[in-house]
Amino acid sequence: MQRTDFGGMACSIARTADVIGEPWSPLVLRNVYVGITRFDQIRQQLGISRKVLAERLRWLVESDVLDRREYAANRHEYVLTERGRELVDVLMVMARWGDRWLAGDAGPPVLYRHRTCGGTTHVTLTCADCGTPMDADTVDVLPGPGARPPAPAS
Amino acid sequence: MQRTDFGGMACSIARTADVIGEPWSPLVLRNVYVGITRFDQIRQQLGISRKVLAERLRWLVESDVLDRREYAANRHEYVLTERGRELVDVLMVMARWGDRWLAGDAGPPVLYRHRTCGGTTHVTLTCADCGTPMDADTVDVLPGPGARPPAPAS
DNA sequence: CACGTGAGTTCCCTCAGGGAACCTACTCAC
DNA sequence: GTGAGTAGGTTCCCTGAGGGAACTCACGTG
Repeated sequence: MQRTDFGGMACSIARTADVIGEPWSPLVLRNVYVGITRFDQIRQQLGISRKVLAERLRWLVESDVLDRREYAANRHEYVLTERGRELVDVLMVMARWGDRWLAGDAGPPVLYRHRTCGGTTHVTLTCADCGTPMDADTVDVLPGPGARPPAPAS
Repeated sequence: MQRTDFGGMACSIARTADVIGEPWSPLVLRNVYVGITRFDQIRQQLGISRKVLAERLRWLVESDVLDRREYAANRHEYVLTERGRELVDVLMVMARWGDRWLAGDAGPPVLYRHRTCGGTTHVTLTCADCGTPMDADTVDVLPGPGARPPAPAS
């Protein structure tokens, strides 16, 4: 393969980027999440080429992020797996950043209503332990148990 | 340009992907965040080619995510801007997902200590309004004010 | 049965990524 | 002051991934 393989790096960011780091992948996931689940629907909404879309979908299914279901004879749709639903977290944080820094005067193209409280709001990152905000400024990075590459040069 | 331009889409995820969607960009940011800030340091740690690294850094500086500083005569380092520090949120959520689904038996390669509480923990997404968890299952997506493309087909 | 539609596959072409070599400024040891 | 070393790139070529259009195939339908 030409593209450097990130999957083998001892870095969870690299491994995640290996799954959704391709330029189109987050957008494909976004579409599936909002209910645009069929091949030609996705293709038209994104303006992606058929070839690349087929490759991306194959890869996302292989990565167990999407599931390919036959909803009628030879008609397929893609749905998020559990892994996929959790990847939406990444999308929501990306959306938040884009809203904040790139939306311009027009305002955010999409709003998020939190069903729990009913508010039109956005996500923030908090600590799973103490519940207070957790971001670049309040985190220290330390080596973990999997710090050595799990797959040695075969 | 060959690669489709995401920056003009009326979608904050696409716009964010336009900035950090290139495969290497999240890893470059990660490195800068953890203190690997100089050209050859980054290059060696990632195994990225000089050409591509130079392109990525130029783009990230242009996007106001990194700042290029001369720390000595003709010696440069890259530091995160405010935008860049907020992008670390995206990285932390990516890392969390990778830790959860791709780390395998070796465990997470990196641990995150929350300075506020001292715990080795991870991020969760909560609603900025009500503070309760906010994820794919508790959010509705609605069209926002910037729903029409801000840049019409020139 | 001709036609449309969903879901791709195949083909060609161009451009972006990888790799190595090259270049320029500056520093330091000698 | 000069040769080696280091930082921070640029240039070159080559391959392969993305874009686009054309083709396929199976099904459904008037």
